[in-house]
Amino acid sequence: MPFPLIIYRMEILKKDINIFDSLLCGQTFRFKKLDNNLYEVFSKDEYATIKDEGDRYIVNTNNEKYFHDYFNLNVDYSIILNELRKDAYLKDLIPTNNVPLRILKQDPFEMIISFIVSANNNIPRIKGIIERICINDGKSIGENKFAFPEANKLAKRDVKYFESIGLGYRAPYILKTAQDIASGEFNVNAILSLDTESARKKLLTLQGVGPKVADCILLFGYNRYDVFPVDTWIKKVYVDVFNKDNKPDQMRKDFINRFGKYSGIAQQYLFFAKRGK
DNA sequence: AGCCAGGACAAGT
DNA sequence: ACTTGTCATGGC
Repeated sequence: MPFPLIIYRMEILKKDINIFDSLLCGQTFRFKKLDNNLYEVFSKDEYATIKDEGDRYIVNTNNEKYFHDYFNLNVDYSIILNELRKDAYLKDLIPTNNVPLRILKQDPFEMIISFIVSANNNIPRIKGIIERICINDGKSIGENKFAFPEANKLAKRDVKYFESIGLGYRAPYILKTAQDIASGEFNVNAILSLDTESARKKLLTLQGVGPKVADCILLFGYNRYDVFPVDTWIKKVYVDVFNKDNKPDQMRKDFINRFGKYSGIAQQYLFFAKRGK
């Protein structure tokens, strides 16, 4: 058989995570709403459907372990959220007793490519581009379902190809970064052992990765919570929170100084509240 | 029609 | 080190 027949049925309680909002808050682009109470989600070369059943979700997948990890269920959010609720501005945004947004645990390479695509771009278009990347170069993981491609697959393409799928001026960035990673010149796994500041510096050497994209990669791909991606929405939030304008890097420092080691999680609540669904 | 999007880059101070 | 202009595409 081409595809595994064994499908696991996981139950995840809503008190532990708001899965739909966690998908919608801009950290992943590979999901689709199939129905009011049914979503599908892709990550790396894995696939799952998530159904809302009242007080819980039913997750169907052939890789239970992967998605338990993906939804980050082993991290205790009650401690984190209690800490963040002490902040006067955040306390109104964070539900008092349940349903946390969680930072998903995603694949570093997938995050690097995805957030280069995201630069100066809008979410619906980002989703379309990433879908085309997967359809054209990802291995088949089911009927009309495709994995996120390996670096060496993307490295064999050329700039013209990436332009043809809508990447615009980002086309050479994607190619160069895929090639650097495929050749081993940039080691994605070496980031794991670095402290956050060193990791950030290293990521900034990649073409198409600037301060904001590096922070997204660190937060969503490496689960470093002590970063704070500053995008156009967060710039608006800054004015609300601090009652003044500022430069992006100063905003980042001010936010981290305020929210501490869980800044990245605070950022998700702020981003989601400002941008909406 | 025109502004904007989960900004980065290179050239010029 | 910091500022500015430019970048391709399409969603709204």
